[in-house]
Amino acid sequence: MGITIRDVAAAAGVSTATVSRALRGLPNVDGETRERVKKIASSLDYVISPSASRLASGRTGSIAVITPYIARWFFSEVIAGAESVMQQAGMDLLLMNVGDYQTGGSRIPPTPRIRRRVDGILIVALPPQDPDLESIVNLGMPTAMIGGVTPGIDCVVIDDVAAARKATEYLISLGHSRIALISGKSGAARFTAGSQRERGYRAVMAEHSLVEDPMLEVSGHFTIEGGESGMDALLNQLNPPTAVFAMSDEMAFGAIRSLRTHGLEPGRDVSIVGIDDHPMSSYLGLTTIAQPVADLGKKAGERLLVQLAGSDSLGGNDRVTQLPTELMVRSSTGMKGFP
Amino acid sequence: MGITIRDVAAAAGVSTATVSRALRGLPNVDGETRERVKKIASSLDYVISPSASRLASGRTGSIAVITPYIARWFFSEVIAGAESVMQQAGMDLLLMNVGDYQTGGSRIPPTPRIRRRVDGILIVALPPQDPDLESIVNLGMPTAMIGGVTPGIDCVVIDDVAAARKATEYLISLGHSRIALISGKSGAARFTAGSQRERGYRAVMAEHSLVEDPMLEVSGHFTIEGGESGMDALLNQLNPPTAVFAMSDEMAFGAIRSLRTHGLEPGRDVSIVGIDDHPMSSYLGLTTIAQPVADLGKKAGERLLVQLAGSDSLGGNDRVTQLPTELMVRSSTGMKGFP
DNA sequence: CTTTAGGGTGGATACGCTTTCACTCAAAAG
DNA sequence: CTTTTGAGTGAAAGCGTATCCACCCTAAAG
Repeated sequence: MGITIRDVAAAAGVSTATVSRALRGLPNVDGETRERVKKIASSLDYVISPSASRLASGRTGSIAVITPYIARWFFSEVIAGAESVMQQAGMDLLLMNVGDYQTGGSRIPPTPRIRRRVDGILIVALPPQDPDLESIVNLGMPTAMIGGVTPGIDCVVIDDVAAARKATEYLISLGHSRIALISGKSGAARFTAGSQRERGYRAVMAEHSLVEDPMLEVSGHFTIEGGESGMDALLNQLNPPTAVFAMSDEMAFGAIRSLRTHGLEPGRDVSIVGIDDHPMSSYLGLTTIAQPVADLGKKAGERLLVQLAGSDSLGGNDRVTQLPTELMVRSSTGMKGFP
Repeated sequence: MGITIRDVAAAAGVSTATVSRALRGLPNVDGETRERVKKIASSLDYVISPSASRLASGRTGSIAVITPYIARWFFSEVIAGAESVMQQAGMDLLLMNVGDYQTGGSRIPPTPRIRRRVDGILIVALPPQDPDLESIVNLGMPTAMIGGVTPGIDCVVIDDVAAARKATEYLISLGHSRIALISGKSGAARFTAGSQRERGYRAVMAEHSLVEDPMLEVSGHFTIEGGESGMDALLNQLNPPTAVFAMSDEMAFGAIRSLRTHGLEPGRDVSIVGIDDHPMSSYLGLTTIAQPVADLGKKAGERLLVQLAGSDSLGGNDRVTQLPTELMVRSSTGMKGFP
C-alpha cells in the first residue's frame, strides 16, 4: 500500500534518480522533465516516504525542542514561535519535555538516541547548571538555545541586564528611591535571566547612589504565590518600599494581590514593574518590560536552520542574538507620593 | 559514523535478527541471550536507528497533534498532557499547527503526507465544521479527538452540558433569577463545547421556569475583550442581570473588569461563574467549573495508544470518554441581594 | 572538423533495520 | 525408541529513497 518513487518514475518514463532530483529541486534536471515529473507525482498523490528518505540521506528532517515545561506561558509561546518557523521550512518539531531537573522530572533521552532522531536541537531555558546541558552541547550537533548563553552555540536572549535597568530607572524617574526587588530563586536552580536581571537592578541602584538595603530584596520563585508572600514580607517591615521591581510578571501579580490585601493600591501607594508582558498584565494594569517571547522561538529556529543549511558564517564568539524589550507603562506605577 | 545492529550482533556472537528481537522485547529469545545482547548494546552506546526501523517496519513511532493553537492555555495544557503519555510510550509527538481555519491560517499538510509521517492522529478541539476534520477522519488512521464528538472515533470531552448546568444551578441556588449568558462565537465557527454549554444553561433556566430573556444572552468570542464588552452591554440595559454565566474563564475575566469599571463588585453586586479553572481564576477569585485539561490530553493519548496496540475492543458507538468537572466556589459569587 | 565541457540521465548500491521462513535441537508425547 | 512439538536462532529478502558514478549527447571552444 502506498505508491513509491518507482511508480512515478515508470509513469514518467524516467529513472528513480531523476524523479528524486526533480522533486527535490536539485539542479541538473531538464526544466520540462521536472515539470512532467511533478505533475505526474501530484496526480498520483505521491509523497516522499520520510522514513526512506531519512535512512538514505542521513537527515531526519526534524529538530528536538528540549524544555523543562510545555504548558507554561513563556515556554508554550516560545514553542509556538519555533514551530511556525520550522513548519515553514518543512521540518518536524519533536517535543522533549525534560521536566524540572530540580524536582527530578523525566530526563532527556540518552544522547545517542537524540543524535539518531534529529538534525538539530533547540534548548529552551535550561538553567546553566542543568546537568544535561553539557552533554547536549557536547553532542556537537547544530544547536540553538533560548534564554541563556553558552559559549560556542547560538543563543537567543533578551538583554536581561538592560531590561532590569529600564524597569529600575523608570521607577527612579518617578521619584522612588526605596525600590525593592522580588527576585527568582536564590539557590542553585537559577535561570540565567535571574542573575542578569539582578545585576541590572543593582547597577542602577548603585549609579543613583541608592542604598542597597538587603531588607529590600526578597525571593519570589517566579510564581504568583512567591510574589505575594515576598510582597507581604516587604510590607511588614518598618520602612516598606514605595516601589517594587519584580523579575517576572507573575511575581508582580502576586505582589499586586498582596498590596490589595493590605489595603494598598498599586500605582498609587506602591509602584510595581514586572518583566514579560504576560497576557494578563494589560488586564491587571501592570507596568512591565515586554519581551518578544514568540520571537525568541522564531529567531532561534531561524538560527538553527542556518546551521543546518551549512551556511553558518558566524565566528565562535558573537553567537548571541539579543532581542529588544520595551517598557509598557500602565497603571501599576505612579509618581512617588502623588496623591 | 554510528554503530549499527551488525556491530552489536558481531560482538554478541548472534545474528542481527536476534539482536533486533532481544532489544525490542519480542518473544522467542533465550533469557540469557537477551541479557547479553542488551548489555553489549548498552556498552556500545547502541540505539536503534529510527529511520531504518521505520522504513523496515512501516511504523513511524510518532503521532501528529493537530491543533489550531499551540500557546493558548487550554491547548498547551492538553499538549503537555498528551506529551507525557506519549513520551512514556516511547512515541514522538509531531506538532502540527493548523491555525484558526476562519482566519485562513496555515492548513494541515496534505493527507497523504500525514499518512506517511505518523501512526496516529490527535485532534485537539477542531470545530466540527472545520473542513479538514472530515478528510483527517477519512484517512482511517488511529485517531483520537479532544473537545468534540465525531461518530466512530475516540473522543475525550467533559460533559459540557452538565458543566453549564452546574454553573447555572449554582447561581440559582444563590437566589438569582436574572442570569445572563456570555457565550462564545455565534456564527459558524463554534466549538462543540460552545453549543453544549448553551444547551445546559437553557435547560436549567427552563426547568426553573426562568424567563429566557434574549437580552440576557451576549457573545464573548472566548476572549477577555469579548467578555468585557459583553458585560458592558448587559450592564447598560434597563434591567441588568444579577448573575452571569460566562462560558469560559477568560470571558469571565473580561466581565469582572467590566463590573469594576462600572463600580460594581463581583460576588456582591453581580455574581459570575466561568468554566475552565484557568490558573488566573483562583488569583481573581473567580468561581468556576474546573475541567481537567491536562487529563484530556493524557486520556486521549492513552486511547490512541490502545488503538495503536490493536487491542481496541470498543464498539463503534461508545467511543466517548467523559471526564469529570468540579464547581470551584470563590468570591465572584454570592447570595442575591446579600449585603 | 575535432576536441572539450558539462548539462542531463540512468544503473546500481548503500542506508540500517524488520520480518519471513527454514532450520536445529532438546523435551514432551506416543 | 520414534514422532511431535515448539522454543531459539540465522540467512536473506525486502522497506523506499539518495547518491555516486558512468554515460550520452549537444554546444561551445579550439
